[in-house]
Amino acid sequence: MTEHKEDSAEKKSLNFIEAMVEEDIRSGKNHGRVHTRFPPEPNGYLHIGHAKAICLDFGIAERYGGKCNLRFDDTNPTKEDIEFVDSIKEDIHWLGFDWEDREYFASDYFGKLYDFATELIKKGLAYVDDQSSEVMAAQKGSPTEPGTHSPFRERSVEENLDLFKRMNEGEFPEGSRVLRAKIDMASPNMHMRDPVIYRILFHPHHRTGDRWKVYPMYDFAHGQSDFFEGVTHSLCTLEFEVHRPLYDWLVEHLKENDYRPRQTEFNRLNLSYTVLSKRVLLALVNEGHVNGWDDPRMPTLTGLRRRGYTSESIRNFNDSIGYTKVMANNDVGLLEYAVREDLNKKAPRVMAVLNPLKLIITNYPEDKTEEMETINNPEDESMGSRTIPFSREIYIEREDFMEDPPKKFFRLGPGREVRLKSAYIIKCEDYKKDENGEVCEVYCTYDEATRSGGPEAGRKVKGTLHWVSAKHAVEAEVRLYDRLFIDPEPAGHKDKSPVDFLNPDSLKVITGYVEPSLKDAKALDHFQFQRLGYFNVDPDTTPGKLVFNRTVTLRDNWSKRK
RNA sequence: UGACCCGUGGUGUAAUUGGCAACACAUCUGAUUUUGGUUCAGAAGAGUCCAGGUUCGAGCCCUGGCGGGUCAACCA
Repeated sequence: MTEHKEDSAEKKSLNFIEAMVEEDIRSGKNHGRVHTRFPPEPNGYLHIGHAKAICLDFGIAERYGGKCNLRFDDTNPTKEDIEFVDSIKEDIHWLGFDWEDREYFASDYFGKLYDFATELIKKGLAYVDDQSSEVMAAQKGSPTEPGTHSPFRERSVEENLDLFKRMNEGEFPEGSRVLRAKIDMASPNMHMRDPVIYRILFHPHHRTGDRWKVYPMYDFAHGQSDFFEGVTHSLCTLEFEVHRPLYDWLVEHLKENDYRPRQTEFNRLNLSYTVLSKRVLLALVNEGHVNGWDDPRMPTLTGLRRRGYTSESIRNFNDSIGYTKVMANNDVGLLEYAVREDLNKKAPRVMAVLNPLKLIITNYPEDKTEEMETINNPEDESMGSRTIPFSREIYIEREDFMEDPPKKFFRLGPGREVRLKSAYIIKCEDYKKDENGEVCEVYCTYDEATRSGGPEAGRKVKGTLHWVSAKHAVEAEVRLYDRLFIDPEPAGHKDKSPVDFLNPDSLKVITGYVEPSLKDAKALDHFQFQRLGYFNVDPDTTPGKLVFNRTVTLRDNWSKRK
């Protein structure tokens, strides 16, 4: 069985990146080395889209006996902060990946990058431009029209060298001058039209302080950093495809032998009912639509973790959606499937009633309490069993009783029988309504012989209900989360903002009753509230107050039918 | 009216040298079940964007269309 599974796993076809890597190994490119990197900018929290890249970068290295570096792409001090460095590292570790001692920063290479820029100037391949960004933009032309040369394009090497040095000495104000690569103002690729490679910035850098006054642009840092680190496969998302000629142009002028990194692009993650743009995520936090970056409704890794998603489920999800060059729209249902599949194996089953209705077993002794044995997880016997207290007064779910039930309703109603999970079969004899006409108490009788494990335990009844003993139950705050957006593509509307599609019911806070064994549950512990869904313990939990988050509901074929 | 990239069930992927279009999710049946969960068995759903061409044979190769995406930040 296991052997068969491994067989089919090995036969799993390769994605285009794996195929390329295998071909590179076969042909001996870069001496058969495989070295990748994950290059986040420390300007925000990682989200599930980053997880897709992390799984690829670290996964490829793992699979082919290579290494994967963590490199912070910190070339823009105005946007970056050390705060994010720590959260990014925590999230990668949580996902289960490790960069060992290979933690780098693009800012480590500022010196080398500066020297390389100087080399380009000496070769006549870079020049200082004194024009404003507006003027340069106008000269750049358009995708269909070639650009025109800057009047500063033919400055002498000496003047360029002098100017660039003085730019870095803080002699010129921000925005007054840039260094540009001299490539081709008529190139059909806009990125090759003398791209800016250095700009002046006086904002202190979170690592290098005020040592530098000029900072390299992304294009002038990324490929070179790959080169300095010996990266062989530089994997990034599709929108960088048009940058590749520039990446290659720079590497060509940097290479010393036949080693060279190669950029390959894959499709970015798009998830239905979700927004992954950093700008929008920031707005959600700043405008108070969510309670911070770790709000369980956020697609950030810290939010998903708090929501109860396991790292395994996120990795499995990434495995299942694959890596291609197609603009894909992934169904968030697949992510929900992944977490259910994982938690089904791992989460202990417990009793919790979220919308309580009191049920009194009229023929059960008033002062009696029985300890009912119940299994912790039917999917995994090694998780053992525990006992839960049973008594005359219990809570059941309000939805599990109907005064006038339809035929297909398997639960409780007048005269109907139902099993209380791990306890007895009971029969509804009567019920009481309050002044508003709402059912407030249900009266049942129980059949002692039907106790779980008892002589008539095998008797079949249609429904099985979960329950908690009223006097033993523990109160808990339960946060019922739902999708943050009601639209499948909240960012896909030209004239509307994603905020217009926020789900007003994405969070409902209620008080429920849970079985007493949950009193000592620890933050982030996962449980299945039987028949309701998967829940985990929120870190807001204090010794006196339990707080649970709903990770995801169980699959539900009953409510779909309605 | 540019360059580059991409078009396979509802969605996401697969089809290795050109050889019966496969898998997962979703959907729908049925069985099992002390969770309307899980598990198991099964069904329906594409003929591969279109039109040509090469070939005994094309999702795959060629040509031409059509559709979608990316690119004109001193962001990454």
